[in-house]
Amino acid sequence: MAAMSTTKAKSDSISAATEASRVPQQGRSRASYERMLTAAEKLMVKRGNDDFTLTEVAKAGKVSIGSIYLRFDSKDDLIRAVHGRVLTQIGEEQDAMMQQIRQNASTLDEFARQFVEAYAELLKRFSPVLRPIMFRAIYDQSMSALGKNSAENLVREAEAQMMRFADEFGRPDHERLVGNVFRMIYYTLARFLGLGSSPEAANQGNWEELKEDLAIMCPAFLRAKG
Amino acid sequence: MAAMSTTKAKSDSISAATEASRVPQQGRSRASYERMLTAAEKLMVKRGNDDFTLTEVAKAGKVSIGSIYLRFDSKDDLIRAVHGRVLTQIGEEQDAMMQQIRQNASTLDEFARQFVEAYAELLKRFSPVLRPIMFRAIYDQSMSALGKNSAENLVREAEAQMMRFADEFGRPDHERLVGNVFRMIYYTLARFLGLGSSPEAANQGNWEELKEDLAIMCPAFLRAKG
Amino acid sequence: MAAMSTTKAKSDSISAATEASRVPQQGRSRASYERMLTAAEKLMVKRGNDDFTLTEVAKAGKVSIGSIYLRFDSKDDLIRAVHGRVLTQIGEEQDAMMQQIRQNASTLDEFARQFVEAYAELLKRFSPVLRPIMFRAIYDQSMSALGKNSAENLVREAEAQMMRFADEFGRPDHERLVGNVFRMIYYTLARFLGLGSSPEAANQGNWEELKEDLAIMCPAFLRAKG
Amino acid sequence: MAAMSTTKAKSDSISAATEASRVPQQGRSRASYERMLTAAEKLMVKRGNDDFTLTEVAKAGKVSIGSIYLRFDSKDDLIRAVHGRVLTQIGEEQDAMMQQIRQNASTLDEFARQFVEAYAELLKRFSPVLRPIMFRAIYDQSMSALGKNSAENLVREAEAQMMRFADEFGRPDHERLVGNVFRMIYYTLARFLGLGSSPEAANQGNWEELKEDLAIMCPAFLRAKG
DNA sequence: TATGAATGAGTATTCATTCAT
DNA sequence: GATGAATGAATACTCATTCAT
Repeated sequence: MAAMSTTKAKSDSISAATEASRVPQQGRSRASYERMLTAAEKLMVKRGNDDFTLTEVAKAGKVSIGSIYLRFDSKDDLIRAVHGRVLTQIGEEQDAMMQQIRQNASTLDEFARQFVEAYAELLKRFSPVLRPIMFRAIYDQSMSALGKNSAENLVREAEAQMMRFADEFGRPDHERLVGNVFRMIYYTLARFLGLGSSPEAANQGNWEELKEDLAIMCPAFLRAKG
Repeated sequence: MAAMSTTKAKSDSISAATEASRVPQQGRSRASYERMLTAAEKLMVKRGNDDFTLTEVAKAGKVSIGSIYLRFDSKDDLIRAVHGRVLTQIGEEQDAMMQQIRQNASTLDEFARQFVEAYAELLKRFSPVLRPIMFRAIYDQSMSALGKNSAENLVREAEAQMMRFADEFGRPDHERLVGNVFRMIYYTLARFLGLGSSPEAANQGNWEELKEDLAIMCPAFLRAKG
Repeated sequence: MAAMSTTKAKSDSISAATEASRVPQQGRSRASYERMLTAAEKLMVKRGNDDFTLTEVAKAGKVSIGSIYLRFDSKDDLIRAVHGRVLTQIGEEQDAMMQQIRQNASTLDEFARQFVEAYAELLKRFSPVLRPIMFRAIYDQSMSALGKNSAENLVREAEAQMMRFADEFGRPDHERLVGNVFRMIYYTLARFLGLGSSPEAANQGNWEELKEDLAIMCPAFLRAKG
Repeated sequence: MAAMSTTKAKSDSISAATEASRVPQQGRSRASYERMLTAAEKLMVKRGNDDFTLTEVAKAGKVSIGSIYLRFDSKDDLIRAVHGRVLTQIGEEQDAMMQQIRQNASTLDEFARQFVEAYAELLKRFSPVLRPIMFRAIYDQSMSALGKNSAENLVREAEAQMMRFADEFGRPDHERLVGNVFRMIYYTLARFLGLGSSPEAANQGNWEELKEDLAIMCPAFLRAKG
């Protein structure tokens, strides 16, 4: 009935995780290293949480348990490494996504629509992997605490984009406005997708309508006089 | 490293939980029953999840392990009973809250401000207990699946309140609008408070400002022409 | 996975059991005493062994656990009392049976046929109750160790009956012959009925044929010259 | 006070048991595997049933509890493996025994005498181990249900031997005759040795005389005209 | 006498981590 | 480096027995 790990969850972060794991550069070693991560990730997705055994990882990844401990100090470290890898991947996609949007959106409404749509689908696509990660709440944490984390980049970039239309905003303290509207969008989408909750809890209501409404809410809020 | 229970989480509900526990009516028995629940609840709050042992509950509640099993069929049942007790309490407060608001708010903006403020504070107040509950995702589930659950009442009541101002809405399909705006508010608040995430993840940004902005977002969204 | 009791099986006997239980003579008390025994007996038969809880006995017999401990020093004592009651009943039927046979059988072959048939059916009739008793092996023990036990009477009586035809015996040491032939009959029947074994193990082969063959074996053996 | 296992005794068989255990082939591993089985067997013999704890096995076998679970899926599996090992050993001895007898016995009387003597002593020798096995009733079950089981071989072989003298039989349906006489012999011996009963119950009467009488009974019964 | 709530020692099983090879 | 067998602490759950009322 452990919620996190049996070992008390140390205040972990991506960087710590990265340091903890000894990433081999060599070909063969590298390959088995990847197999561990992939096996662990698959198990996480399948289970929806961290509830897998290292024996399972070893078997699925065709690695020995000893090998795992050669790369990672603990099961926690392995999990963190998986998180890191996933988040990096998401970060890259987010970057590409924002670049797309930057070029295509010339009005606040257009930006909102495109951003919500693209981000929503990105989150949805990653939701199976994100769920177990959120379950462990690393994402949020890294999202703000880690400057190097690309999730942070998204926030900055999205906010920067919105700032282009700052003259349309209905109230002062623009930083706050974009910060909060981003939260509203992200939190609503994340929650809807059941990230951090059990799968069953997710998807109540209509996904397409929700996206549409968030896209409408965004400029409406930013322009609101208060 | 179990995320939920070792036993597959049966489709549980508050009512089931209540039935599963054998609540004694007598004084002495009743007292020890309460001590169990309270001890378990405290442990849940302290840990932020279900990760406590029955031995801990027994010790903290000054009850024997056997006594726990006299009232509950399993650890899961105990947890569900705790959830039930908390949710009942929350439900009552929510009802009282909505009654207050119904009487005081005469405009959409007033309603939004009062509702967001009151609901936000209510969630915040209960957030330490709600976190472990959300972790188990019962809340969300019951929120929609159980008609008798008062969480459901809140949604209905809040939506009904907003409907009073439906003529101000900027778009048709009012049901959808109020449903989604409620989601935006609830999800944003819940996420902000770290419900369903680890405690550390919570409280990023400015709480007071977030509440204010949600109160502004609500009518702005509802009135938006799209 | 306890085979006997959790408490090491003391060398128990019917008499000990009888002493251990405090049989009330009064009406009301007596009634609840009987209910205990009956409930326990039913559970034993249903389970095929001693694997029932006192709570079950209490519930089934509409007695309180405390009441049970008022009559018996332990669960073991209760079990022994049940055994005693059953064995007494069997003993009475055995006596009646032997009396019947004594009057009807005038030849060794007739005696053998009648005795085997009657005894076999008696054992079969009681086999559901005897199984859990045999499982605990009190029967055998009492059968030889306790003079007052009526099971012992059966042996004596059966042997006495056979002795009437001692002049037909093929070998000397008649005591031994009748003792052993009785064993062969009883052991074979008991085993066949699965007494002391699991129910599944029983009834392999043909019951009617077995009885017939035992009836033939008996005089054949006694008359055999060796 | 469980008579068998707490878990309902699944319809187990020797082969299933063998499959369930993961027998290591390597030296060191093999050694600890043997220690487990031997420790468990000793405890079974000492207790007369399955009522031992895995902690006891671990301590006695100088193995860790985890190691046991590395080889066996459950305590039940361990028990079955012990049974399997014993029954295999018995089977081999039985085969050798029958081979001996086949060569030496040229008359029905000779066969009976030799068979009873040899089989009785074999059962006696194994009685301490057989008792707990019988207690679980696997023996009997496998004896008929499992063709591959060597216990079955014994029955077939013994019956085949007796069939050699079928022309001396006093009645038709020779299959039935040899089947039943085998039962009489086996059941009587088994019961005498207290197999399936408690140790205390055993050995009432004179072992040597019983063997002798069974040896006489056998041909007498087979030749009996009925 | 009678009750039945309370007790807590006892047991099978899991799994992260270690370490001999 | 690599392996995977071995370890044992930890944990949910049972049930005979006690004892306050």
